[in-house]
Amino acid sequence: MQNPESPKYQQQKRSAIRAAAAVFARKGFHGASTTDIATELGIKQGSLYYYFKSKEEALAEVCLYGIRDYVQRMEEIARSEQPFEARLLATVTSHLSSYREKNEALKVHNDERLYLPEIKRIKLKQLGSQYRERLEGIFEDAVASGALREGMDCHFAAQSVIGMCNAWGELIVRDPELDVFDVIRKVTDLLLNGFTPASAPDSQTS
Amino acid sequence: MQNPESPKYQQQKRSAIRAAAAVFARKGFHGASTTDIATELGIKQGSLYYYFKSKEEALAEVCLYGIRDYVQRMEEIARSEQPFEARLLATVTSHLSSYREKNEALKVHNDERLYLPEIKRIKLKQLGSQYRERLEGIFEDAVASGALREGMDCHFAAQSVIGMCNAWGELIVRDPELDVFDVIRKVTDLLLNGFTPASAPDSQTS
DNA sequence: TAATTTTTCTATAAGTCTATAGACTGCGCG
DNA sequence: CGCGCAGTCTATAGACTTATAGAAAAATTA
Repeated sequence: MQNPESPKYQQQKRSAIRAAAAVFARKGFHGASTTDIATELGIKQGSLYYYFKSKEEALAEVCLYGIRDYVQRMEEIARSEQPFEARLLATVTSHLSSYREKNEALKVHNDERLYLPEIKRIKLKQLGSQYRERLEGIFEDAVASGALREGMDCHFAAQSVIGMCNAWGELIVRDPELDVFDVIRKVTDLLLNGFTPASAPDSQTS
Repeated sequence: MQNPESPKYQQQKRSAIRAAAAVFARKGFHGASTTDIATELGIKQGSLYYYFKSKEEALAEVCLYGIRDYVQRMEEIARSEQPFEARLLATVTSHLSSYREKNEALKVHNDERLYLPEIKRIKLKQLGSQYRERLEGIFEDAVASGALREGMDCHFAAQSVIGMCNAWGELIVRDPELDVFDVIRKVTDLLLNGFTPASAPDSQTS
């Protein structure tokens, strides 16, 4: 009867992943005990091993859960035929929404994935690289189409977008009051135009 | 004989803080054992308690060590009478140089300070706020002097600078090959002008 | 209801970790 | 020379952790 590994199981497993994500986000991988996770889920410590072979495996699953959709969405953005500004906005929106929307798992991926042994990190590395490469591609397209200046460092640009989004993502996770859409708008504007008033007719420094 | 708490002690204590910083940076606070730190320092586990009352205190000292000078330098930048661009460049330079220059302690401060109990975090909070406020002040000055557009969100701006610098800081710590000054230049340029080719005849920063 | 399977529980082995206590070593100094 | 102290060592108590085994409970099926 475990052919489709019962939907009930799948559902509870999902809850287990979310519980683990919440606890890892709060206490870090090493700071969290399996008792913490089990309690969060409402079961006893030993029972957790019905869902995870080990604590480490739980971390691996949380990380994967945290970036899967997120990479998926980037794939779609990269495929879409939109002008550069729209794609950048979509990227920032997708990235920051992930933090509010569904889970603390993305934070866990960012902060704790390095504690996984190399072998369990391969898949995550692939996904992360895929994300970065697609984003770099967006910048390269923009250079090709003349939307961005020739000779710009697309690798640097992509890393900067990711870094900025993750920085704000952490703040979003930590402060539930923050207006995510306001942040999205401002971050995108900053990345596009910088602090200095690009359009203003009289730009006098000091 | 321990009136000035011997220079020998001070020196070794400093080494202990650096050793702890290195280990915490690599394994995280909870993932690092006192044995790890002692070994890094070249002594035995129990001996570490000659320098730290507890592992937690070690973390507190590492964090403090990590941001003290850094806040100090921001203080100087804020006091200096320079145009906005120069102050921003100085800020980014100071921030990113800290990561390469002397220590992994700044990374530890960023990533692990939340594991300190509230009471041991007060001083750090103060320093962090001081840093952010000075940086905000720089933006406010720039708005007042007309260098930046009226009505800009200075709090957002300061957080963004900090977030961007910390994101690149992590990369700098992780990859010793990175050319820090190149990163400094590009980050500053991005913050000032954004990705889009500013308004006017543009100098080429390759 | 009885049989079977899934899920959770209890108990515990085996190990790790922090922090402390007390002994040892080497150096400076009277 | 030998006292005292700074700094390090060894050994260990006590707490906490992960993971496993087997019993118990709950759900499902016949």
